[in-house]
Amino acid sequence: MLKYALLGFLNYLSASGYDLKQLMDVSTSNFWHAKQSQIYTTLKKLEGEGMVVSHVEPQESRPNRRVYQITEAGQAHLREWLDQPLMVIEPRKETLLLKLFFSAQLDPQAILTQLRLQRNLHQADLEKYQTATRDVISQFAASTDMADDAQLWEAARRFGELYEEMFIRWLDETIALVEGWEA
Amino acid sequence: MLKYALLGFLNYLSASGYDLKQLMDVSTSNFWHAKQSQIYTTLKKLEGEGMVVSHVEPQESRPNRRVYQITEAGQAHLREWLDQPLMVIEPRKETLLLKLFFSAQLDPQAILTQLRLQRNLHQADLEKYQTATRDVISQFAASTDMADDAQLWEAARRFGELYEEMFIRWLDETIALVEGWEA
DNA sequence: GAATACATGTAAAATGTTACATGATTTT
DNA sequence: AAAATCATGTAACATTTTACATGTATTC
Repeated sequence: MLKYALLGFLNYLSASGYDLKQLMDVSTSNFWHAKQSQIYTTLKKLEGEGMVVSHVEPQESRPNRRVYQITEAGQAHLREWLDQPLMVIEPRKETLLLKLFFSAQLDPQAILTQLRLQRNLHQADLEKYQTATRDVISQFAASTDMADDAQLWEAARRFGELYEEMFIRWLDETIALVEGWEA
Repeated sequence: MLKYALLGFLNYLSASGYDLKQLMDVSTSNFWHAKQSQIYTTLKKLEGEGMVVSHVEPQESRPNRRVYQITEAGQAHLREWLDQPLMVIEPRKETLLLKLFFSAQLDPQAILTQLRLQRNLHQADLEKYQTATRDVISQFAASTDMADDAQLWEAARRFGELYEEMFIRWLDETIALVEGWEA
């Protein structure tokens, strides 16, 4: 799946593995992420499959950049994936839920500590979506004529916001439940 | 992480790999899942580490069952994991969002088809949490004295419900957005 | 002087998925 | 007669993470 993310970005612009990591961190990290090493290996694999081509750009006093460019085959491959509708719900993995599911034997205070810690983290994440991420997208929207793109990126940001609001609501409900056990 | 899920179940009862797969499918599938083959290999690995022991139960006219039992070391290992709070937010992967992010060049009708298809799937999932899953848990709660366990399982179910409500709300917002492009 | 950013990558390990294999019994 | 369930597992593959390796330039 990462390969489609990389092709998706390379369809807008040519970039190095390093650039692509930066791009993902500021844009898709809400719903897709990858480590630097996986990006490099996946790019190499994509080049072997003819989906991208690369050339080395020498730099003074910095390591050389290997810049990747999408090919026509790569564009067709991306397009095919985008056209084909997703017929399933992707199964989630939520470690916090797994822990909670088996935590009945724990001290209620220990459970509450964990839930409150997560609440802080999710609150910070929510605020990030509402401020920093929001600003990045609205600045982009104002500076280009890619109106449709910007609106879809805003929709993706909005997902992060709704998700965090939902998570915090669930944490508050669950914290209240466990607090009730102490009495 | 799967190993903790398996230890978590085996802490309640002894079970075969097959049993554990059934248990996960009806209880944790909302936030954790695994394939049969991975469960078998992980159980074997756990036995090698002394976390579980197994014995073969012969059956007539069915293949023998290999039943696993948690050891004291396994209980300690599980306990250690449960005690230690989760300090990060687990990064999500949502294929639908990734596709949408790169879909601006698509025909709006194609985007709408995909979003509406997903809406149907999420609606069905939501109803499952609100009826079938709900019933399983309330029956369990009524038939045992594990009140705390049942309440945490209900909290996990509730997460699934809230998640699907949120997802449907986001889909409705996004469908409305793309519908607006056609005019 | 230490840490971070820039920029690349390899190797090994862990995790997860798909396909294959077996064979009796029960349901459609 | 075909398909599904019960029950086990192996092998191959794909994906992802962690650790290692290098070296300059800038910022704290």
